[in-house]
Amino acid sequence: MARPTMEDVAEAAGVSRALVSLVMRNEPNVSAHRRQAVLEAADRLGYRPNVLARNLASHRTMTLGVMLNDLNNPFFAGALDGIAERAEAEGYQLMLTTGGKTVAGEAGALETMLRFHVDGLILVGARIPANEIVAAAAVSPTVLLGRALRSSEVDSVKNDEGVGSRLAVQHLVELGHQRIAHIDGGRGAGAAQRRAGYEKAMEAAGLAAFVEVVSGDFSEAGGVHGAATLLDQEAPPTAIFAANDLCAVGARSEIRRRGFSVPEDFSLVGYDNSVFAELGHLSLTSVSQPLAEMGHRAAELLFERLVCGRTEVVRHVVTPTLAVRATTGSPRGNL
Amino acid sequence: MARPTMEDVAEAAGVSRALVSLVMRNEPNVSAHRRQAVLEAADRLGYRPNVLARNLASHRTMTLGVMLNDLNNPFFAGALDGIAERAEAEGYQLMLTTGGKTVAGEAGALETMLRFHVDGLILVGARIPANEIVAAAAVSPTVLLGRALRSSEVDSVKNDEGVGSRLAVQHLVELGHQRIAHIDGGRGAGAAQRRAGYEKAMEAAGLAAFVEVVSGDFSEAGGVHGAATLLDQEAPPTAIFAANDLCAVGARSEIRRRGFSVPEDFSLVGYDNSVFAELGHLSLTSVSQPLAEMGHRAAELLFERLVCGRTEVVRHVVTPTLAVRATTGSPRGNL
DNA sequence: CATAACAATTAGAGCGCTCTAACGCAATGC
DNA sequence: GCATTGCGTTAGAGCGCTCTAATTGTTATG
Repeated sequence: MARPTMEDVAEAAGVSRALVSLVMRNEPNVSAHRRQAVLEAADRLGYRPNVLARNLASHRTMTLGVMLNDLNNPFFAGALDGIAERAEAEGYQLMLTTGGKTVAGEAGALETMLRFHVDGLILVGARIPANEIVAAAAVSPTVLLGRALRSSEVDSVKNDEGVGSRLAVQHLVELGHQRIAHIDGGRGAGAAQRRAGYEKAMEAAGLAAFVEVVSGDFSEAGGVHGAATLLDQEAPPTAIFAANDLCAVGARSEIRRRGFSVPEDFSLVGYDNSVFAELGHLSLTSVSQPLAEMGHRAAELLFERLVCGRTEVVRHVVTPTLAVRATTGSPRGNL
Repeated sequence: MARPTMEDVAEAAGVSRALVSLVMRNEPNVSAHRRQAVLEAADRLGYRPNVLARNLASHRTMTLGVMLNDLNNPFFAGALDGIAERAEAEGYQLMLTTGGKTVAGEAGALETMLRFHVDGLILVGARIPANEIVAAAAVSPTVLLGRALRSSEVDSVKNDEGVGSRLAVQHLVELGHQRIAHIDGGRGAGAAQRRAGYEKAMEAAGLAAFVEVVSGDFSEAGGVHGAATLLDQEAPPTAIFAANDLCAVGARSEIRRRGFSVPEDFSLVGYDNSVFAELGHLSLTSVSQPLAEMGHRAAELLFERLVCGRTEVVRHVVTPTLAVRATTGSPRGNL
């Protein structure tokens, strides 16, 4: 288990350690035959550069720290794909940590990454307090994904929740709906803005009188509960805009449990266009965030600071689209 | 951005660097007042230990490398929870990498972790060739999760696919099914064993004549295709056992598309008991692997080698159970 | 032919930490 | 009184690498 070091390779190749270092870093000014000799020796010995030592000496880790607050949420996996692609192109590694859905867990994960002296930080859907984020950003370039800090100097990438909500509402309005209710996402990231966007869009459509919000959260149970509340009413809505896909799935279950069908009796729109929405027989109409692109942009923002030395704050807002599927249709008139 | 070092803390606290080191490592033989002085100085300066330097000097990283081959598959997220819990209890960090669903990506991820000199490796659902796994295991203690290497000396934790398949078949047999077909998982991890288990269970139930396997894979599309093949037959099966949940979801879509219903016309069983299976309105009967426990065990095996110095190989097999939900019922007699 | 210019190579000083060995100093024993 | 013990502390040598500056060898230039 004693791993060969650069010194060993140098000796085996009959050159100095510095020359081996040059070869390993792919520096240009090395003669072809020496380069080959070094590579051969390294291969023969099974040499593997020690990233720790390299980083200690070079003050860079070539690693980005990515914190995901919930691995089970497809939102994060999608964003990660974009980040990974961009990072790989720049030759950076990723170190992933997860907050385990708790704020304390997130703080711990953040601390871990800072101790590893990662070159930059991408916090996806982070729920920790703003001051902790600012503190981290003061030490290491940081980009927030799916959240923004308006009061502080931290880069961010998020989608325009207002537009997303408007797309959902407009789509339903165009289909002829008026009684469009919203099951909100409680304290989830972006939930408040989705709700505000819904209310604004309803007003813009002249439907202020039909605004109706029931409380839920970003889970299936939240959707079940929200739908139950709505269906218990004397004059239930004809369409439901749920805070996210999981919530919509819950709402659909409840609708079906009561013997109604979608979209004949109720139209249903979700948010996130996650893997759930796409599942063939669910086929949920959903607001789609360009996750991969967002991840891409987040990594890009980091590199702008790391490589180009940008210092001014950038708050990037992307525009969601609507993926129309099988859960929306014209209202039946009345129930 | 110039981070304070241990030297700075030592100076600020009026002690030697070695003493600061002792305090940071929570070593016992330090007087209370000095310890406090050091902690205060560290806090005041915003000192954060440099894990890189620590690891270089101590030859340990206190970090486990975990490779997941697909973040989108809930199977992995579940296993990770178990790993994370155990690792945290031992004071170890996790470094996650993802193979991006490709073998080449897995190899790259593995190499990355080895260069970081992680203390141990857990490969979840790895698809890379056995010799590369053996090579990694020779350098760093390694545990395979969801796969086993019978020919080589590598620890592993996996579920008994044979039992899983048998549970599925027996359940269907008890409901009265005879024509039970299997949509297999192609080259996915464990697919071959699930298939073999299915065949064996069918024979054991005296249904050897009804054994029928159509090719699919661990995806929705595979399920759609497999179900289409089965339903096109003159005498279609009355029950379908799919290689995994996603595959089952695809099969269900196809069944529904053709105007049949589940479980009235066809019973359907999945595998993995993933988040898809639980979704209220899907409610898929599925073979359930104790994911968290498996992750737990995997981490445990690593610590046994790391801490206790175990050297003999352990191949741990856990027993799956069947989560019976709404997609299985008695056959209708005939179609 | 001496000299400048350049490419290829290397010596050596760290990077921030851990860890061994040794040190000072009090309490203890004879 | 002097050796013994043990705790609290520290000096100093690395860990495996990068990077600057110096050195060597080679070719073009006046």
